[in-house]
Amino acid sequence: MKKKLSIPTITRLCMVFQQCDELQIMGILRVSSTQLGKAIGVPAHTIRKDINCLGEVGDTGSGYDVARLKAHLRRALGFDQIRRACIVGLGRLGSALMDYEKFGASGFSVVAGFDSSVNRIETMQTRMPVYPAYDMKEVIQREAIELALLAVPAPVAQATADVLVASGIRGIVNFCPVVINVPETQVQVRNINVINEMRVLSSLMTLGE
Amino acid sequence: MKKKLSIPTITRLCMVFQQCDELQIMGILRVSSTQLGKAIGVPAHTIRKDINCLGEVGDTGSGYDVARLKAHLRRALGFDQIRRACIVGLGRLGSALMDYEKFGASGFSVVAGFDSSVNRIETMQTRMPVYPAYDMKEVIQREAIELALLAVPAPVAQATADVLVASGIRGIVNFCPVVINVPETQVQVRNINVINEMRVLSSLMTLGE
DNA sequence: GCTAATATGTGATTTTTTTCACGGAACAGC
DNA sequence: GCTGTTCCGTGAAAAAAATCACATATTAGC
Repeated sequence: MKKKLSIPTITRLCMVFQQCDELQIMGILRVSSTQLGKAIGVPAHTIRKDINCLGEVGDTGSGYDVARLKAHLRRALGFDQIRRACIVGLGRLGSALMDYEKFGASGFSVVAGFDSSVNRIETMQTRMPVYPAYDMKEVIQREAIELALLAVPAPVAQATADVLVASGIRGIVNFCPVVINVPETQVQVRNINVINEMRVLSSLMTLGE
Repeated sequence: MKKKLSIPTITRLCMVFQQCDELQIMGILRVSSTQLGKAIGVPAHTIRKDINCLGEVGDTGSGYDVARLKAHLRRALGFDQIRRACIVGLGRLGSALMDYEKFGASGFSVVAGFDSSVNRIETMQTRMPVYPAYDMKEVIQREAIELALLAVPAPVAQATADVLVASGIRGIVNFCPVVINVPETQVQVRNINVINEMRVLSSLMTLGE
């Protein structure tokens, strides 16, 4: 029975997809909801409910065929096509992201970096092309980039996001510790806020739960 | 009326705390739930419900006194004391984290870095002391470190987490794209998984919502 | 001092999400 | 081929979270 996917469900299904990848690499052909649940840290029935949103994929009594599950997830989550991405802001974090090797194996192709400092761009040694910020719109459109990793200083986050939106970007992973406003219907945003995660963690530590 | 704080509520309150900081720096003395909501991207009534978990803090008709709100949050969330933290794994990401300046202003004191490569440690130029991995337990206990940012390669994440737990750490921000198992009652974990966020984003982009 | 606009606090309601419980199916060991 | 175990799919129940609606209070303008 197919249903609309909620964000918590999508999040977990993405983790399941990752697991399928790893299981395949290990040569494992079948997997149960219990095993999947253990691997991604949620109960088995949650996994089953999530997977069932895609329709019947498993075999009653004998678990899931890894390849088949992965294929279903790929289609349902839209991982068929490779997404072209860019990194905006090449400070410490942006540079670290540029050197991250896992993007390719995960279905992403990071094809450009941008920074407002021409000096920095000229002295950088990188495998991928880097451009000055004022070329952002042109490069994004020419290279058909759909997705941006935003790692600029917080004060210029909104202005930079505006340029990204104007360039036709469709998704932003926002590493800046501020909320950015974008037209919700056109552009999706995911926020990663390290300091806030640390604060939440700290609170959980004191509240003891 | 004081209530138990749920994790979504804690997350938002941490953002509100951050906002209070910024408002204070800007010299703003009062703020409304509407303004706070806009700044952190949630509706005003959500903010009010969240803040009310701390008891009555605002003034009916005239909003919140920034200083008072901040003081309440500080107490409720346990931000009175500075948390001592360490960074485990000094690859690209770990190094980037080491250079991040905002920890201090946010109530964290990052006092150590660890890496398994003695060679890397010796050649690193850092302001904070870095140690080989085999000294981890001793240093964590000596320095009374409560919190770890875990940025080691995924295959050694669990083993490293085990050492952290054995060292008496109380919270872990896990940057590795795997789920780590820890004794839940003693140690809190927050996961930051960049690839998974990108995948979720990609799914939202295709699902168009 | 009156009015309109703007505030908070909160019980009630609705929606969302998670958890439970169980029917029916496959499998392994003997 | 029988038996005990494991497993999926799913409607129903429960729990959690978000939203609404409104009583009540303050402020600003005039």
